[in-house]
Amino acid sequence: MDASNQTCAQAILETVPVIIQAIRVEMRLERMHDLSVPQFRTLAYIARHPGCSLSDVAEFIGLTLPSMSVLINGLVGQGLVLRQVSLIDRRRVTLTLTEAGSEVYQRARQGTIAWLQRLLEPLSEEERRTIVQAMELLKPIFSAEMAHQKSKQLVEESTGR
Amino acid sequence: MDASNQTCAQAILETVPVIIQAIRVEMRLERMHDLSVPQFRTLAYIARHPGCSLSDVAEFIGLTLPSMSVLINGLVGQGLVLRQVSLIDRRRVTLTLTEAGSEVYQRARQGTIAWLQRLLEPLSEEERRTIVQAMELLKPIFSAEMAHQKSKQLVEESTGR
DNA sequence: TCAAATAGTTAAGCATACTAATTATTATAG
DNA sequence: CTATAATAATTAGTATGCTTAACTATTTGA
Repeated sequence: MDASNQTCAQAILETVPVIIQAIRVEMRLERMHDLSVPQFRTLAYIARHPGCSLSDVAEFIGLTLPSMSVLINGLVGQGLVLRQVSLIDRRRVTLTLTEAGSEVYQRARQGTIAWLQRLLEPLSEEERRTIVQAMELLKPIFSAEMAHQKSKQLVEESTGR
Repeated sequence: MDASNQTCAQAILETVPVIIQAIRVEMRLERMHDLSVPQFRTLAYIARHPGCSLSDVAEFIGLTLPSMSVLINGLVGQGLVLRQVSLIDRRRVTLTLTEAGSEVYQRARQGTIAWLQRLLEPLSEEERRTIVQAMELLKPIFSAEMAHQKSKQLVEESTGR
């Protein structure tokens, strides 16, 4: 009996797109210091993994290498990210946030979190706990799935699509 | 004391983009009968609100009217949606799914839900319940916020940005 | 040492979503 | 009962984001 499993899938499919759309519009309305959602997520990743390579970020964010290369170009152009050739392996690139990048990221993050906090205010302590628990359950599942999807793509490529 | 409020906001901001990215990639990988996420959501809305107008869908999905008009063009071109001039108000348009549209939507929906169900399989009954509860809490909050964001946009326009 | 693999870039094209301007219809003020 | 304003949708033009394909530079390893 997994009616609950189907219910759960439906709930996610109906809710998550609504949330992400609201986040996107919010970020655009507030201009978010001229960051798009992928740019924001990229800064977040680099902040937590300083010295990471382009492929690392691309895999995490779910973009192709060329897309990520261009995205990073933009951030470097705005002086938010430092792109340096790795000393160990000169094919690689190491990415770090500049001072400005760190500030812009923190401000964007604080702003978005403040907006979310305002939305969540009407909820009870317990309801918020439920949400946190749900997020903690879902995050690893979908992170793992993204990695899985990536390997699937590679297989398709090697077998001539 | 609302430490839990901040934790909740953070959890959402970290998790939701991961989920939506995985959904997007999944839909693209499976080609989903050539539907994008917004196209899918549009079909879903029309399925539930047959005879709705362009503005209705646009507001729900969070797109501008022109964008929605173009999106609908695509769906009409694929023979999935019927666009008819309203008999009551000839400025308006009424949207309904064609037989084909209904089928494609159902197949895409089933496919995505099946994929989600597979991902959620390892969870316990109770964990799933937590997720369903969280989604039910979040959906109305963000739906309402989208409406609010829209009125905000209109105000900005009327006050010359 | 030379071929294969890896990391990243550049280029070209398509899709998506925006703003601004336009058309067609309906509502309303004088 | 016009004439003007408001509404619903479309068209045109632009910007951006992301993709695939082709290419460069470096490293691995047979």
